[in-house]
Amino acid sequence: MGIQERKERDKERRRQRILVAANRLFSKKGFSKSTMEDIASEAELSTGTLYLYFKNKEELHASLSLRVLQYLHIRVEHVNKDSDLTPERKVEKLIEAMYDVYDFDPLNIINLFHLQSSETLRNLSPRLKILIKDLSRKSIGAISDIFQEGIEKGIYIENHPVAFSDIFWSLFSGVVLREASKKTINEDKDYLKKKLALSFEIFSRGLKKDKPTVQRWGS
Amino acid sequence: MGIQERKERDKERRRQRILVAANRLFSKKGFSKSTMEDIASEAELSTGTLYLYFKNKEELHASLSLRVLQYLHIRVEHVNKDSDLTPERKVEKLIEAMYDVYDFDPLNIINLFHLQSSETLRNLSPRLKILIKDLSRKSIGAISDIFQEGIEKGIYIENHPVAFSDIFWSLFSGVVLREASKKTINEDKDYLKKKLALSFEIFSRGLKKDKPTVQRWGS
Amino acid sequence: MGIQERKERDKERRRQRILVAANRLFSKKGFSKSTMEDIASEAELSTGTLYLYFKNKEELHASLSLRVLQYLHIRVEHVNKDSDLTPERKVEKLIEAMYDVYDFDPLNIINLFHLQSSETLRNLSPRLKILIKDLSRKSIGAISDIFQEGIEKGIYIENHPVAFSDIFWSLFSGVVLREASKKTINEDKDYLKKKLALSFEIFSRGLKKDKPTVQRWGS
Amino acid sequence: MGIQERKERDKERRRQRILVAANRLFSKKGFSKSTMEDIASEAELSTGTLYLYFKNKEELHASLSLRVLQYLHIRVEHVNKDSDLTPERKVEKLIEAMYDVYDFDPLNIINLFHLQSSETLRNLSPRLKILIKDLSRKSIGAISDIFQEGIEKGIYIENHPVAFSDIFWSLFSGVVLREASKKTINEDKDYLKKKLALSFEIFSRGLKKDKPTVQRWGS
DNA sequence: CATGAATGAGGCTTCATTCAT
DNA sequence: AATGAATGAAGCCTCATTCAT
Repeated sequence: MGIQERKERDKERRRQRILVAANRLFSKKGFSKSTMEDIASEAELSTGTLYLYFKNKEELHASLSLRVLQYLHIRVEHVNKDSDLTPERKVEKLIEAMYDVYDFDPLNIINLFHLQSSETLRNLSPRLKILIKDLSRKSIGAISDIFQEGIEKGIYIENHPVAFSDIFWSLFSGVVLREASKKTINEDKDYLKKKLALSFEIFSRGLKKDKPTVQRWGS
Repeated sequence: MGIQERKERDKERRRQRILVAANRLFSKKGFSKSTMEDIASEAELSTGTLYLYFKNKEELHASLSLRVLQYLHIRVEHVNKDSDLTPERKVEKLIEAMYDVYDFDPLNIINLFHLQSSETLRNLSPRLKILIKDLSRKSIGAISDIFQEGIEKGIYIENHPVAFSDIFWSLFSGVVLREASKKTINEDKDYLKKKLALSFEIFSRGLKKDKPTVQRWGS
Repeated sequence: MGIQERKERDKERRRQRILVAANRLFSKKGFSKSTMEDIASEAELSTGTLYLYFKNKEELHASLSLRVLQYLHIRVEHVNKDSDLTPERKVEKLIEAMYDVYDFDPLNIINLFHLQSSETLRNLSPRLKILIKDLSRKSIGAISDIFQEGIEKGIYIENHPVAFSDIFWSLFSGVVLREASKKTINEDKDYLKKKLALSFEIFSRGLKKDKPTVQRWGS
Repeated sequence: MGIQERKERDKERRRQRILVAANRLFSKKGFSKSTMEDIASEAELSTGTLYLYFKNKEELHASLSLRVLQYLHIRVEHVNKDSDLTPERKVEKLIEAMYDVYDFDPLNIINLFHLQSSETLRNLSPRLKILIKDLSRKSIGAISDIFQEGIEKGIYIENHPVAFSDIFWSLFSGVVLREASKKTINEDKDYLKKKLALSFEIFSRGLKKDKPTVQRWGS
């Protein structure tokens, strides 16, 4: 039993090593400036080996984002499925989940975006393409459900819940991207966390119906 | 006199033709998949000519964003300098300005991110680098001023105004990016506008203090 | 063991094939008119492969001269170290060495000039730069030693020995260059040899003191 | 009369300005690294103008050497034709002439060599090609005549006089090239002069029959 | 399975030359 | 005659991918 299993585990470990290496490089130098040789040497493997685990550079790239997406999906679904929570509590949990998503792979949020451009998706293998689209859709769906519930319960202003989840995600990624491009990420992780915290606070406040009721009249 | 002027104008027109062509291609195929030959042929010029107007591909790329930055700066300063307006009205104007920035060059907002990364700035000519850094700083500064005023007048929650402007910009670009990556850009321009409108509404609501009844009546 | 060694040998053989091809082309068409593709096809390799062995075209060029320099150095040191010989005999041996240097790589003596120009050295890798400077210095030093000895023993006219070695080398390369530029190289190798012989004879005679009768008897 | 003449003179002056500029650049950066634009700007003219005076870059290059060759030829013929002088005195005058040739265009001796390679000559206009070959042949012929006379009068060792003139020229150019590539030229002109002086002294001594008679026996 | 040398297509860039003004 | 912007051919070099060991 042991031998077979160990082989499997070794293989998976290698795959992970490649992903981690690629992640580090893509985030540091960008996708096109990172060469397969760079990645191989960062992973302490040979270039040829990379092709045993990933069809080509594009798929390696996509697989990276897939990892984050999978984690995101799990967390978001978990919050959504927890029927004991009030909508407001769920959003709080959702925000916590986003922090964790960021911590899970701080360097890779950027890549997630380039990927979603359909131009980049075109060349992926059908399997991967489907996986990615599916996960994206499901995650956004779960987030939407949460907001939907809040709207229905009269807590949140009335609007299309998918729009809320889109904006929620855009805000998250926008802030992460901006801080990343200011290169503050490595030096000052907490700075980003504070920015995220404030962003989410503003967003949550803005979403709620009760507080600035009067404003509606003026609009 | 006429001859000199016409030459100047022709030259500027060519420069613009190149920028437009590059913009179209970068937006369609991404920076690294657009070749200089592509761009030249899109602009109906020869490759060599591109290099008469731009030092290299990177600089052409950066110049594109510079255009947007310049427009952004002008608009934002204009709002900021208008001392007749209340802070809230200024934010409304600011939001209008953002719509116009988007309309000014819908395809190129994405590029603005890469610009601030020092990795990308490294290869630019000092002149361009300074221009970009300067405009970025000034624009963010002007937006911050607007929020600062609102904070001082007790309209907005208390926090660092630069953080507000950062988040404001992140939200804007995050939404634009997300919609762009959904490739809905060409077909559903208004869909993006609606998203932006909702985003800004949530942001504005979130920014306001819980019971700013008094101010509200005055607006 | 065998496998490792064979790989090493194969690699070295390839390196040599490239050097030989480059040498042939540089000599025939000159450095700038020989393209990397030319060289690759002459060596029956692909362009990319050239860059596995040499950093760039300049460095390939320099490596060629390095080969000659290394050979020159070995030969010259060997003569210099042979303490059994009289200075005059050493110069004779030195002259023989120069013939062999020429035979070792007849087409490439010209390149040796460009090498010493700091303009050419600038782009080389530090390693290569040091190697070249070192070998040049050592070789000229060894030749100078030989002349120095002759001066001290009163055989040669009194002057700075480094000047003698400079002139000796200049004469050698001047003659080789001139004959090369007359394109007689391929057809009349012996013509060049005769020219060299006469050159060295004149040089040797000119070096000797007017009435060195005594030493002469001893030789 | 004046107008026509002045135009002619202006034209010639411009030609010279181009030649001087090209000379400076070719010597500093080499032929292929000097661009026509470089040359034009050094001459304070436009690139287009260069082509009004020279068919192409190669011919501009050749014209440069032609200038030196013409000067060399004049000086050498002058010495040769002066029937009042003894052969030894003629050689002294010849050496003086070489100094002047060097002074006339110190930077351009190197170019003279590249030119003589028939590969480079091939692309020149027939007119220029003939001029160059003719001048070279005539100059070498004149120098040979001088040595011939010395041989006939029993002053110089017996050998083919053309060989002597070839070696004489090779020595001169070899020394100039070597010092040039050591980059000593600009900083220390006199250093080169001293080297040349010593070279010619050795050469002259080596050429003479009378002094080291004994040596012959030993050879 | 892993390796890493070899490949070769293709990109960026330069620059001699031309030509309309 | 002078200009200098435009051209476009061609060179150097990189790098994703393959394949023999």
